[in-house]
Amino acid sequence: MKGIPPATVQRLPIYLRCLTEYGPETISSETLAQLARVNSAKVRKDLSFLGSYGTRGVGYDVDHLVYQISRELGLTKDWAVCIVGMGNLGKALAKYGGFGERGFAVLGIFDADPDKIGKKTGGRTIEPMSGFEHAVKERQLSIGVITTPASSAQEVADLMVDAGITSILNFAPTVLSKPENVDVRRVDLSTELQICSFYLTRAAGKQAS
Amino acid sequence: MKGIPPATVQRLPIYLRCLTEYGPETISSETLAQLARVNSAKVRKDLSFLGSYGTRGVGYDVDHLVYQISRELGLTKDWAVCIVGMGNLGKALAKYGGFGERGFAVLGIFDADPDKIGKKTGGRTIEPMSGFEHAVKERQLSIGVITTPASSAQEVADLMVDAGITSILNFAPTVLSKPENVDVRRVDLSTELQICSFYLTRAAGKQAS
DNA sequence: AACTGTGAAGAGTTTCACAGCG
DNA sequence: CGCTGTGAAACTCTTCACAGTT
Repeated sequence: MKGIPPATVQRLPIYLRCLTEYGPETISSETLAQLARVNSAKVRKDLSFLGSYGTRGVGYDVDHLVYQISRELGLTKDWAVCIVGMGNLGKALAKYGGFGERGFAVLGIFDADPDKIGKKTGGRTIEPMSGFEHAVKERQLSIGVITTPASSAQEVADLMVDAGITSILNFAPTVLSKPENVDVRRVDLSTELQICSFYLTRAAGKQAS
Repeated sequence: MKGIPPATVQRLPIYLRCLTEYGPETISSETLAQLARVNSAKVRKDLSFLGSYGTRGVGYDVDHLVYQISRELGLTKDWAVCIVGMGNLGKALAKYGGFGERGFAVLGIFDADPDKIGKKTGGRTIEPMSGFEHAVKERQLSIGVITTPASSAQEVADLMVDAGITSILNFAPTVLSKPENVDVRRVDLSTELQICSFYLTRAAGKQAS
């Protein structure tokens, strides 16, 4: 219908965070740009995809903008999240109480290891994968977080897709196969470190030139 | 000197991973593309930035390509990493033994909380921030990982920059100010979840149309 | 006067399509 | 023949610059 560019979607959560931390009632694109560390034309163009919510000569009404961005991001409703893989990272995420900036509730934590099942983490009990599909349907889990080792990530992703989950956050260091209609976001520590390494090496080279 | 485009740098770690998991001695751009789930022309163009390491009619020698990509990413040397902020996530990362695909060693874990100092996590002792700058210099820590709450992330980033760190991985949900020459990579769970929410909402809308 | 909203230019990225090499 | 390497086209994203509104 509308079609907000992906690059803009990536920035909306940042604007939202800056706005909620900002005191005054109105804000100019220039000020918001400084908070988000981007160019002010970018802010104006990004916001223009949501509609014309600014006032020329004044700026944007902060509350109204917060509402519009939240609405566009689908944050007016709560989302149920499940986490599969209760290793160090999975447990850390499960305990990470205020899951991001609210609106997301962890309503299921799973692991394949029988030794872990029944143990508690972050106030929830670790469940076996056998009950996964049923839990997804019953609790309307819509976002799946994968924190398993790479070797089981694809298998878990397939289970998630079969259970009807269409949005996956993958922390396992592997590229997942998935149907067209499923959105997989990759959060990959080792990739990021390697990129750091690249730019470090590059920077070291610069000194010499 | 050369100038590999950022978009290509982002993909090199993925190619590297696919290649190290691949059996045969040579690989075609088409096969690598399938493993990395990208277009084969993209693979060829990406690899061409490293030099002409393919053989027409045959493909790329896997070992040679692994070496060339590793070299380009600066993975032929080891990097010392420090982690600041020993909350759930920081501890999880500290314990996460095989830090990514080797080449990275956690040689310092820090926290500002006196109660945490001296405790052990993942085989290392949590150190106070007072010794941070000295540790960075002595142990040549070159990559800083921030896993503090958002409220102290900027302060920690400033300390890192002052200590001479030029590469930062920021897990705190905030945008950091930094000098030109410092590379900050953001890994932001709440942002990713909000993007999931956006595409979930969008997908729900599609059913109706 | 101050600021938004946006056409248009510019930069970067992806993809196509094919010449050229092994 | 099969596959790489790459110009060129197509697309996306960023930035500029300014007309238009309050």
